[in-house]
Amino acid sequence: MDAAWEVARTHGIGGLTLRDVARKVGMRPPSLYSYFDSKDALYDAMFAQGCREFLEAHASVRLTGETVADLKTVMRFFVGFCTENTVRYQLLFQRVVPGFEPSKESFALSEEGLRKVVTLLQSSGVTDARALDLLTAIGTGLADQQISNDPGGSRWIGLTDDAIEMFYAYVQQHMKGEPE
Amino acid sequence: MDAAWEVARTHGIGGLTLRDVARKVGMRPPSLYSYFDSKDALYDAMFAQGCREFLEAHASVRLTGETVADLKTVMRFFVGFCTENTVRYQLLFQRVVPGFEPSKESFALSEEGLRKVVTLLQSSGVTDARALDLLTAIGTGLADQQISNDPGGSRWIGLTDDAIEMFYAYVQQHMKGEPE
DNA sequence: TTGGTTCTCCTAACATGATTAGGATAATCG
DNA sequence: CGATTATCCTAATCATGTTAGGAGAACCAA
Repeated sequence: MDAAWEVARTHGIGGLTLRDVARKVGMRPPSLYSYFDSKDALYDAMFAQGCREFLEAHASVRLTGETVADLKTVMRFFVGFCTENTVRYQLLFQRVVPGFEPSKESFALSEEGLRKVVTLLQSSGVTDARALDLLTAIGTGLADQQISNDPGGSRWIGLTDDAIEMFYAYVQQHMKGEPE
Repeated sequence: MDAAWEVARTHGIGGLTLRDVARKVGMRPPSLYSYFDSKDALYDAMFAQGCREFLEAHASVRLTGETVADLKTVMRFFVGFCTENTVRYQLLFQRVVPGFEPSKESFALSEEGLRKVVTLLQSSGVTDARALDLLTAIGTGLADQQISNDPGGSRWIGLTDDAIEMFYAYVQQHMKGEPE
């Protein structure tokens, strides 16, 4: 798996090749089939691993009870997680690999991650469904723009706090979430 | 090109195959090389065509001079353009095709499109650079979530106006753009 | 020790898809 | 009409995913 991630980091997640992975671990391509049923199974394992990393990272997010601060924390966590590993972001959050669909086990993991974030946001004080959708859009938008147009930089990451304040001010007035 | 778009619509932009395109136009795969130097050249032609469609659609956007209404118009245009054709969106705005990089001519077209949108936004009254970045993040976020999580629906499209009002209220107070 | 089982990896071969080489047929044009 | 050009084809090559089947080492029970 480490070799696979490394190859993906070099050639892009879509440019991952069993030949390259095999070479990196000192084997021939067919030998990899002892470990993964197919290339998609390898993608699936990587997907699941990424989800677990997400769940793990999520577990260390600490909320204070102060809505705006907590929302900033959650958002920084999310955008940070996305941008710290482009390849993983593409695999987890974009449909970059042509035929790949995560298995139901992996999909369950990803759903769990999503649920956890939503729970965090709700704990932070955002309960309205439309407000949550708006917030997820802002989060993916920031991450997406950061990765696409300023990889390695902080042009959009640096807007996270502004985005939260903008969001909170509006939601408090116009959407009936229950901000504390 | 029509055949290529049709195949892409069916199998996804990454699942596009010269075999399928050839079959659709009643030819053998090698014959396509009379028209495109390579598969990437075909992608590039599609990319350029998508950019031209964007420029064309952009040209019919009419502003009124009222900031919020104009911002809504521009944003609806953008999100609508993105979501009305998923395949085109992936090709133009996401890095879905493994090795594909647009040629400099096509890239110039896409840059022109971007410039036009920025100009529209500036005409609408948003001039601060950070505000513009925030707005592009919101736009891509809405489009991305809509396509990824509710394709064909309107769960995020329906948040466009809210997003603009949220954005405008904040920018007016906290970012030194010159809203009229 | 020995014979079988399992684990791990290999070579050979195949299918698909992009691409190149080179030729045949038909249209066009002086 | 003869030459040129346009258009499309077949045959073959290369890269990659994948399957079939086997060799050798490790391990384990009698």
